[in-house]
Amino acid sequence: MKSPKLDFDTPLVTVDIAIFSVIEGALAVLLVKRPDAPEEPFPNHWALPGGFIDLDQDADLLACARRKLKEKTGLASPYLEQLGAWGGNKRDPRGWSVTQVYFSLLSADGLELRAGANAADVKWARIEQNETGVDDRLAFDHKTLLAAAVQRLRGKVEYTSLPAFLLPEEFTLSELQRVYEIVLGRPVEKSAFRKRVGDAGLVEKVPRQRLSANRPAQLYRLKKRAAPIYFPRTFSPRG
Amino acid sequence: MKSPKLDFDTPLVTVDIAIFSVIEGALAVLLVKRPDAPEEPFPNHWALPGGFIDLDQDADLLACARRKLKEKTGLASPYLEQLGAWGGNKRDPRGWSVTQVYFSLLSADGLELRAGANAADVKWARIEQNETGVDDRLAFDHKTLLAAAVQRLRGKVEYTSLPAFLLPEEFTLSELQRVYEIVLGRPVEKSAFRKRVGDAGLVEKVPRQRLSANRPAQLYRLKKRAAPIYFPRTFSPRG
DNA sequence: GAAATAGTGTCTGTAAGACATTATATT
DNA sequence: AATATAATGTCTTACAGACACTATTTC
Repeated sequence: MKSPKLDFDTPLVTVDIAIFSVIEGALAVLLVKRPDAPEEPFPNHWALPGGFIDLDQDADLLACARRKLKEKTGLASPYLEQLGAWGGNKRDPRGWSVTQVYFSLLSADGLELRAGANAADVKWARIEQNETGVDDRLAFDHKTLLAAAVQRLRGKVEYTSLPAFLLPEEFTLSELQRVYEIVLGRPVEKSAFRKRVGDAGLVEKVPRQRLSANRPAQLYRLKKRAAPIYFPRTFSPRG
Repeated sequence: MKSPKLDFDTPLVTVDIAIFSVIEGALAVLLVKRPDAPEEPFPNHWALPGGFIDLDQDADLLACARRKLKEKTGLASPYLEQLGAWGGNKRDPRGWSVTQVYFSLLSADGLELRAGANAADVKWARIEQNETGVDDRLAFDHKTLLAAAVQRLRGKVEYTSLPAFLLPEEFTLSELQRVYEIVLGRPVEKSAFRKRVGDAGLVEKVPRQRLSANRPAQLYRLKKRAAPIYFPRTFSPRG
């Protein structure tokens, strides 16, 4: 990896994505299985989806992350945010490497996972409420990357509208509250929750209701699908 | 930059740092002048200090940032935080490049700036209260990087103890309040400020006073120099 | 004692937590 | 009518903002 012009080595550069959703009432992250080939690092280990930047195809880092996201989920524009970078001489046996980590939130409703060219398998792995990781042993330093992503998500949930991106386009306030509770790992008081969501101007009614064996619930959607909303205070309960 | 093992190109990788301090009552950022040599990109332009990773010398990204910080300021451990990464095929005329941007806060008291090997000159550039940048035209996309760093700093000041890292080790509460006002660009109410700082357990008294032509002020220092403190609410004034 | 800044106290407004109450559908 | 969940109302608590007031030094 020596540069002919610059006469010094540059590290390997990858982009990895922590893709979160809510599956069967729990927070889950998308994992891909690394190839079986013995010349590959961490063969057969589960890992966050990602890989090298394609200097011809990717105009910038975000485009690279979007491409990888689309390869795995088929979705073009779920919520996508840069988390941070991890780089050093120890994290990849092939040498000094840097990975740009993104995290994405999406609704798994009707989603078909796709195995990529370099991934034999794909799955959703559950993240328990008091944990920051999954049961599987992950490749590289992906345990660290995932823990950072989970912490960022849990932290921002306290004061932003991020969990709304884990739901399909239309949802009831009870469903939204439930997602907050799943991500936070603790119950949220209904009245306070609704006041907050209402005051923040986060959602708007759609002229439909969710029917069930009891009183039907009003359906809502996000006013702006693009940007998260910041609340003036956190959800922190009384000490 | 083709990898012999992996058979594809990797981008150039740099680390840049936005080093902030308070100089003459205003927020300021440290800039270095790029070399005069015509083969260099942006000759003679001011830029954020930074440069390529030294794969032999730097164990990881943070170590690389610390090395560059020490080269310019002589300081070993001021506040240093990862801001984000910018990468693409347009930002450097030499090709696809990624820069890892850090930001640092330090007290300029008694600091001697040092010109680095690749920088003919060093200076503090003032950032006006309603601006996110400096008067000089900066090299590469450093205007964008600097604006992001300033916004992150201003944003976090609303709910963290970050400005304390812009002061020398011992300071009075009035001095601390003044730094908050400089970074926020608006006055802060004294009583509320002191209650907040007190409740957060941010500082502790040292047995000394700052003497002047009036009532002397109690000197304080941070309880923990390492980590910033998060306040439960922001400083936002009433709307 | 005048000046100047340090430091404290009190009142108010806003938003969240706790908890009770009302509303509206199905079976 | 019973049941289940949706939606709202009221009371309390915590903390920030506004502003007045007291304290302690130098000149």
